[in-house]
Amino acid sequence: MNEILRFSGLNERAQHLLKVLVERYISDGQPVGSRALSREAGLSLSPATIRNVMADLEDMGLITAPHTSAGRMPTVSGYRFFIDSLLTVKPLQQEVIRQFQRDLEPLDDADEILETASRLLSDMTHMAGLVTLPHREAVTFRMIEFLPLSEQRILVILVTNEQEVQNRIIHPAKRFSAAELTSAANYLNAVYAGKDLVAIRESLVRELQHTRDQMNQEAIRATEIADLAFQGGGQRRKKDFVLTGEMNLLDFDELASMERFRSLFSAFRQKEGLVHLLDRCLQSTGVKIFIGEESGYEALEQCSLVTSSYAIDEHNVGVLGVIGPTRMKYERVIPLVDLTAKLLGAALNHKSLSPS
Amino acid sequence: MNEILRFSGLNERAQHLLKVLVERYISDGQPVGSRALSREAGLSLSPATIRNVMADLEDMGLITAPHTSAGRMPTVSGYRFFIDSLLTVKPLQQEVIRQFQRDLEPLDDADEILETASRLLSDMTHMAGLVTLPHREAVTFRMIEFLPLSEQRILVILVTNEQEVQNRIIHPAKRFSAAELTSAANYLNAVYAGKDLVAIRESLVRELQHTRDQMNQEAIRATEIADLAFQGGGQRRKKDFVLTGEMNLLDFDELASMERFRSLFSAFRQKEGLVHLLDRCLQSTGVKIFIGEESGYEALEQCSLVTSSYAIDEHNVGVLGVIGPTRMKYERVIPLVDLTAKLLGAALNHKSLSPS
DNA sequence: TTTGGCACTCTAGCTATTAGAGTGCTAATG
DNA sequence: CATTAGCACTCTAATAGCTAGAGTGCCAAA
Repeated sequence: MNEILRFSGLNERAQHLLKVLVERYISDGQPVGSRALSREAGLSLSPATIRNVMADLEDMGLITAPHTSAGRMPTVSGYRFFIDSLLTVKPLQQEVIRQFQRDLEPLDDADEILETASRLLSDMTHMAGLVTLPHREAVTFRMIEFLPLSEQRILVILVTNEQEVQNRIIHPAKRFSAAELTSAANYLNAVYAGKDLVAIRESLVRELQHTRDQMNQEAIRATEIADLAFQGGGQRRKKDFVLTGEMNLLDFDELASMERFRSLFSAFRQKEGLVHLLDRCLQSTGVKIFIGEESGYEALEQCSLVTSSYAIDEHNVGVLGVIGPTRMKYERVIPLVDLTAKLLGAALNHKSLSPS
Repeated sequence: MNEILRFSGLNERAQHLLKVLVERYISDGQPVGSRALSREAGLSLSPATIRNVMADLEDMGLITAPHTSAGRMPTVSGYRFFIDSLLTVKPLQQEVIRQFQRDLEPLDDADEILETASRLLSDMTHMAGLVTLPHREAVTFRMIEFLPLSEQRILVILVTNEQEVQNRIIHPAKRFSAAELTSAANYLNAVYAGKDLVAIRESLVRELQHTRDQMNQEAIRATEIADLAFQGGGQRRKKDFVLTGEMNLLDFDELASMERFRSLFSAFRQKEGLVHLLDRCLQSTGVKIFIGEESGYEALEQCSLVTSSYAIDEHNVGVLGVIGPTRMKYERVIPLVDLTAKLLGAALNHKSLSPS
């Protein structure tokens, strides 16, 4: 199971050669032959010797040749071992970090923050960036306001902890006077501040059905309208994640067959699978990587997914990451994803902790 | 200039043959030869005769052959003449119309309406749907509300005529009390209701600079905060149009070269050119079509653009349409675009005319 | 005016050939 | 015993040559 142990039989030299081979393949995209590796490795070994080592690596399933007379390229296991044990991550330049901060910190709106984080990822990596919306249980209620638009239509403004503002228009069956709306808002703001939306929703349903007769008139009216207001705002979501830079993927020729693109983009569109995959990262902290078929997701066959969860208030509430060709510069992508996750959490935290 | 006149020398038979040829080419995608055309046309003419006619059509620049021993395909002029003079538009089935109405009418939010219209277009045509946001001069102010989030941060809620709700958070330099905010909102709602955002913006700047000393304290404060509020909300736009179904274009093999896609999608991304092109349709009413290079837009070389403007309150305020391969079923696409434009206008109108 | 006939052209697809890259194996080497 | 040179072998990608078929243009006959 544990690759690091499983391949610990590999001696230094073989590991080093594997590392060089993977690096070379990542930068070239061509299978690497023994001659090239011998030149590149800086070990002054003849191609023949290299060939012996390569044969061993192939036996272990770390590299493979597309056909007899081609060089070798890493298998999924090869990438895995490379990433887990051989990779030396490049620290980011201070300037890049400052750039990210400059871009994320001044933003007020949660939507905008997520969007910007995703775009930073896709722009910096030239691949596709991905940020899931914060988990719904993590979204806590802060303030509600009702604005009558006409007699039948009321604009609901819902402010949540992470500075997101949701609008929706409701059509209550019964009339509500301006005074009633104000008092309902006051009531709700007092009772539910700080609770998460899912809990509020449940509580509303419960109250409407059961405890109704123990409540005063004001509370009943407030609950009625709140029921309408939270119905959509909390429940239905237009989208599950922000995806940017999909088109960057067009530039990688290993993905460049219409075939592959169609399935890739239809996967982006359908998104259930992707959401499920990302949710699996929500528990763990730190950068997590899925290589090719590891994701168990056919459409991502030639792709890798580098993810990290981000936290509000020290709770992981969402996942973000990058999708690109398996053959990507992990040593650069990993720290970028890591940084973005931290700064995104900070940006969202920052806002919700500001004096209120 | 006028193609209909220019090619009026064409006799009935030649026109009919052109029509059949274009139709056949649209459904097949293969150049059409004289033998096939002779079979298809139902005129019991021999291929040799057909060839003579085709030679004439070629001389007139209506059709062209990719090489000597291939059939002919329409040129841009050929498509133009076909669309302007030969096309018989299919009326839409009642069921389709009702479907569109069902999808568009229940929506409250302008953003959602535009999005849905675009998606209807792309889904029904299996091509890319496109809807520009309503022209800014057409967006009139209806109501503003200030909600203090913290001492430094105020949430601005801006409701416009077409039911769009804009949120933004401002950080005024000076403090505003809750009472001041309420009174400012009342003042602005009274003074500016019904004016368009651009005019309001100008008026605010003017007042701040010139007429300041003639205003009372309340108006000055209101103007100050409104200046902040309208600065972003009215001015900057995140996007200029809603684009859906781009990926549908992957299914057309005449567009299916990575080359072409890259340029096509980067055109979608950059959008200035596209916006300019669409703006040119804003004046005219009814369906307008750009075939291939007619758009004067390199990236759309193999594409056609079928557009129509949509109106709020009988003023054209935006443009919508479909982008797809030149070889598209115009007789179906045209009525769909037409219908969507009308229903979109109606949906937006409907809301803004509702009792307030 | 229409048509059959015919020579001509061009493409798409198939086959053959070849150069080059890379391999595995073996036997020689330090 | 690990390393290496040498060599036969394999496979691909690129090139050239060939052919069948589709379609044309033109001419002369109907």
